[in-house]
Amino acid sequence: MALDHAILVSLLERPGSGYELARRFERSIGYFWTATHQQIYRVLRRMEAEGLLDVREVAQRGRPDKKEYSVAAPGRAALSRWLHEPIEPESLRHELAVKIRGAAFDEPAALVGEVERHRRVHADRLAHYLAGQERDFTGPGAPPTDPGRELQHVVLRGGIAYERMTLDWLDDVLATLHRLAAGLPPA
Amino acid sequence: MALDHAILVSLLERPGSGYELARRFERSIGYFWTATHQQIYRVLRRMEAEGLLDVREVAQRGRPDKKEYSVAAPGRAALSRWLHEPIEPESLRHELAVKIRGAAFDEPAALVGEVERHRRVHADRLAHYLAGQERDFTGPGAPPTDPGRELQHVVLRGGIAYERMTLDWLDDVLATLHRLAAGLPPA
DNA sequence: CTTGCCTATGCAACGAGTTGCATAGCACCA
DNA sequence: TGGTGCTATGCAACTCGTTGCATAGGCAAG
Repeated sequence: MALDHAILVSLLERPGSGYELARRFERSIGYFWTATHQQIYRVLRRMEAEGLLDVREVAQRGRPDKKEYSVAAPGRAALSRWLHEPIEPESLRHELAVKIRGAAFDEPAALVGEVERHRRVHADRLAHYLAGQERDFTGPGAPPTDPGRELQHVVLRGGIAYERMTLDWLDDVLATLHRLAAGLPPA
Repeated sequence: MALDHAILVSLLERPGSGYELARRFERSIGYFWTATHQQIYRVLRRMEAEGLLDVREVAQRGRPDKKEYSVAAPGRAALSRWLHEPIEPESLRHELAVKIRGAAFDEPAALVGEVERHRRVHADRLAHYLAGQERDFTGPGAPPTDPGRELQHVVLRGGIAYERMTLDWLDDVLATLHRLAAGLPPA
């Protein structure tokens, strides 16, 4: 049910439509929680039926009308309750790691291109996060801090640390693959 | 379908029963891919029906019989095919990060205990990984390396790097929460 | 002027993953 | 001898998440 709570947090930070939420899940929130628009629309309707959200039809010029959702009092209470419950420490789902172990039963060198591709994606994400940090937190035009923004920033710092760690690890993986291809002993 | 491939890799590394696989998914393989015994049994039956796996009934003394699965030729071919296909770079599902951003709408200090609990879990995982590394790879009793073990080791190094990064980040989170509780300005 | 893209929402079907429960023999401890 | 726990497998029901498709108006480029 964590999608419910991610939506509550996002709507508390700023009310919006399903479509807008879907785009947020491709950026900021999506850095640590993903969802497709299908899931979002379905959950929004359910949460509205449960009284956790309010809806407001908003007519727009030049584009289709939208339904703007915001958090109702029971939704805020539900979030608060969840914040006081313990959650399971996350477990990874790292498909590339499965591939790397699987490469032992195939040609390890064939993975080099794939690992390099992943490395580029992570380098892009890191650049994107760093730009966001500069824009929203550390740059000259950034607004003054408040508790909410402090917490957003520490989460972003986590994303940055994750991407840096991943880049270092992928370099380690590439070095290992090249060593194996050359038939050399471990470093 | 990544569970299929994780199972193929694990069974190639060593044949075993559903029960044994379930325990591996609580340790080594489970460091980067999780699965419950339910899922494993179901997938094993399906893969056997598809001809990807062979089964052998093994009678045991003092314990129930088991079905030992091993990878059949078509299974190996399927793994090889998958290794040559690109996969999506992973996206995170980090519930704790949702909580941290949500704390802005509640009492941030109330999260301290939860974050400390997660920190302990990650410290335990790191100690566990380091012990495994010492036992299987870097210690005096470790067997000589071969390509398969080299690849297992680089994946384990990734797990170690992940846990270290996470510990550092959780320290950052705790410092941030304490700063907010004290009403102090950002560092 | 038409092809393609963006905003905006939704249905239907499927596949992946979780939770609760059930069974059953053996071992170990009090 | 009775409770607890481990090995070993499985069913049923459910929720979560993905994929493919559909609609519909407006906008911009060619």
